[in-house]
Amino acid sequence: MSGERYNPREMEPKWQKIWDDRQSFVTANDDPREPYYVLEMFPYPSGRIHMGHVRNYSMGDVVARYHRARGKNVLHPMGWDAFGLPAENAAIERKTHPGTWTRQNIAAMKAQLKSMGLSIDWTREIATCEPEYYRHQQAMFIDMLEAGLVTRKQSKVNWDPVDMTVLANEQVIDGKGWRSGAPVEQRELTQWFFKISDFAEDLLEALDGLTEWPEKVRIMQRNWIGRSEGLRLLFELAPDRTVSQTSVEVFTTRPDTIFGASFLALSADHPLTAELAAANAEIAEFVAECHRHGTSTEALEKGEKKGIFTGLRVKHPVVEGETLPVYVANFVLMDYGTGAVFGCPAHDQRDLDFARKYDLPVKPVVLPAGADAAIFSIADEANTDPGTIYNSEFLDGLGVEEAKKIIAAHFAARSVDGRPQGQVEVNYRLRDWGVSRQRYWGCPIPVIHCEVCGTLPVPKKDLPVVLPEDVSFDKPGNALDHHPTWKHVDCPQCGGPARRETDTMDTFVDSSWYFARFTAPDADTPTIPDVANRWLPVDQYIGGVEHAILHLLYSRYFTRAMRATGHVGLDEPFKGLFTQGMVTHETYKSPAGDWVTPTDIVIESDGDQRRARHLKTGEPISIGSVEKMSKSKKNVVDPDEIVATYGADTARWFMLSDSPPERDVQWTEAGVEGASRFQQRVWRLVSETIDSLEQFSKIVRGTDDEEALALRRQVHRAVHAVGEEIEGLRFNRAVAQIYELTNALVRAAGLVAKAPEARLAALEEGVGRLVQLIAPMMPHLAETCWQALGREGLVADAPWPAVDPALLVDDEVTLPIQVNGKRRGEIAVARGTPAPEVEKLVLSLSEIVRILDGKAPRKIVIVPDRIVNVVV
RNA sequence: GCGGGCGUGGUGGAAUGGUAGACACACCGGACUUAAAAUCCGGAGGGGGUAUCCCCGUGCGGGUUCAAGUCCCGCCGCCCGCACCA
Repeated sequence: MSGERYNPREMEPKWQKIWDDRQSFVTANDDPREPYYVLEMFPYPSGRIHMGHVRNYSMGDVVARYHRARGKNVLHPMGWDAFGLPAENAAIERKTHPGTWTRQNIAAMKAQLKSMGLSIDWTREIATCEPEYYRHQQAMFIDMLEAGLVTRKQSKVNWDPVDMTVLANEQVIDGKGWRSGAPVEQRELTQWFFKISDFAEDLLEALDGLTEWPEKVRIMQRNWIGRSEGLRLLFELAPDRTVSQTSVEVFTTRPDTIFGASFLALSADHPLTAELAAANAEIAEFVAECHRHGTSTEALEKGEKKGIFTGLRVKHPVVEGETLPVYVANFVLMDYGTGAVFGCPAHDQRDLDFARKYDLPVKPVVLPAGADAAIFSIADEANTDPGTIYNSEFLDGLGVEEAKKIIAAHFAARSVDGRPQGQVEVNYRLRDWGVSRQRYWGCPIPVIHCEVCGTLPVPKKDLPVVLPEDVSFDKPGNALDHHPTWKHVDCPQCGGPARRETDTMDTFVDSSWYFARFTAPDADTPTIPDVANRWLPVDQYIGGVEHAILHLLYSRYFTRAMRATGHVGLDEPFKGLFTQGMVTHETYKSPAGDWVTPTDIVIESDGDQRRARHLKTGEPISIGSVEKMSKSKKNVVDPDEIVATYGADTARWFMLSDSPPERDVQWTEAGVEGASRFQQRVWRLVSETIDSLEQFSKIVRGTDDEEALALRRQVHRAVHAVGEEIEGLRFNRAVAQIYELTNALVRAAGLVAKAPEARLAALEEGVGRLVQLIAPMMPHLAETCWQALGREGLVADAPWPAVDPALLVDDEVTLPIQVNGKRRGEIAVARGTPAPEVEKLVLSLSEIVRILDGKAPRKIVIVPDRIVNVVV
């Protein structure tokens, strides 16, 4: 037995096959045990898994295996976020079909994931690109359309004129398409939208209930939804107006500053602007310039405020006889509020910049606390602090919040154009979710356009609307639209010639409900509500923080939409959320300045100094900063190579060690070596224990000596602590606990021979429990050890070891003794020793006697069983 | 600009207001070995002293407390998110 090294390359595939054959991780929906749903964000099938996946899935697997051991019915599925642009790009580059490329990638990545030994129920695997999945998405789209949750409207998009497609904001770089490099245009397109903004208030309020989410993510979502309370306010145009409208409506959150208003500004896209531009070449040119720079590019991030006077003036709504000039300004957004604002330069930085540039009045109306009204003035900085209103007639002396209420009531009572002049309104930054994509490789939007009957949903009996296989990507743009026949269909209502919608859905739709599909992946309906309601919400969801807003917000919305259409009975999809950090690695550069991959270098240590050399050329390599693994910096490490060299358990263990899971972890060779050594150390400990058992063959239970009892205590404490740490997702601390226990067991193993009767049982028990503690993290090693120890069945099926509470506490405690807060000694006392007795002991200690030097202490603080502080 | 986070040995990091540096990596010494690797044992925050010990020490400056890495106030630095949102 002893002397043999543990060989992961042999053992890992063996156990993977056994788990497979026994269907160890297949989960039944009708299992009566308490359900527990753990899910990691499913991957995009790019071709190969990366270390980020390894980290993500290692964490999820620990949680899954732990809760299984805790007796729960654990659902731990895996699938593929399989639609998306890269497949089309690959199709163009390699002349393959996007589906072929995607399915090959899935097969390759599935094999990689299997080699990690994850406790996944592969019978529930889904891929969003398969009609069996997206047909249900189409059905729900129709349900949502009928329920009024979906709408079709015009919207501005980034249009790449070369690739002939809509680009997401993230795909626009310096105003140019990320692939074509062509200047991006703003285009009005009719698109499908999920009306997420109808849920803005609910999505915002419900964040408070997501107590198991990182605060950071909740704040990000709160900001993204961007609720603000304000007033819609009508300004009457002065009578000499040259336009058809008689008033302009603005939105403001600061109606209290109305007496400080000095101008009105319209968006370049405001209807009134359009009317003015039609009659005025200068305004038209200004509007065109605004469009050239767009509203999404960095050109405007430099923040220069520009505008053009329209010639129009509006009546000041509260100052009789005064008028304000109306400008078109580049900083006013059409799709927030009303597309028009009033400017109060004294109390808004942007308005101040604008006013200084165009020489408009700056009249302060809010006096900061402690300022003198006679001398207070605004220079380059607007005052946005709260204070007391002044220079404002009937608002004078009020606080900002009070003034807002009074002025709102004032305007509500007056009328302009037959409407109340002012109306309190809540605005959100959250926009409706545009889901139309001019792309082939996505879920077809199940809609038919008929010249006679209009826009109609595809009848459910005709679902799925399947993507045609015979497509060509020779032409830029939407291959679905170019297909010769696919889009031509008969109208489901009148039977006449009609046209299919050729846009496909944003891939974020696919990932907005997959967690629900996993609960009944073969159902004929999108979900089986009873089943979904039993499993959902996901107890623990784990993934990257990059999805903090879009994916997680869309999923929260979609769950509400599914509830509204009867597919689930809940609002929130994810009860617990954990966002893990990235995997980083050192970067290396050759003398020529090229990035060098870690596999091409050798590191030489010289004391604390590390130097790198190129493996082949021998040239010195400079060691650069630690960065997120990326192909461009060549600092990636391939999981396959790690698994082949060290085994999956080592990779998993390393990923969980040292770094707190929410922080970035640095992948290092030395760290992996360490993890691998630990694996061998556990194996040696088990082997040695087995040798002892064979050699002495006398386990006499219940005859513990001091050593054995101390070991037992340590084992029970470790079992308890590791469980707590795993439940809190503090894997690094769980690992540290396991290291400590292992060290103790190794020491104990060396002492068994001295008193085998007393110690062997404690050792055997301790080693068995250690194996169970490492099982969620290094499952293959654990199974091997479990079997070697002659235990029944699989450790994967073994219940988490019980803890004897009596063994968690020591009878004796060590009390540190401080003098004036500095540690000067310690005493060991029986747990629960009363304070007077402790005090007596402390004062008789030689160190304390020496330090006190005959003086009486001023005070002695005794925290029972904890600490003593002598104050002199 | 707004919002959030972080700052502890050579390194990753640990520490319900209660012995700062657990655990690990790297390093040094010893044992084993013909030798190396592996393994085992030991050392180690900085400074002073033969030593018992003493002083300093968690980004910086104050404060609260018997006691502060932890709480409060004011700075500095780094990282992340949002960003003309009226």
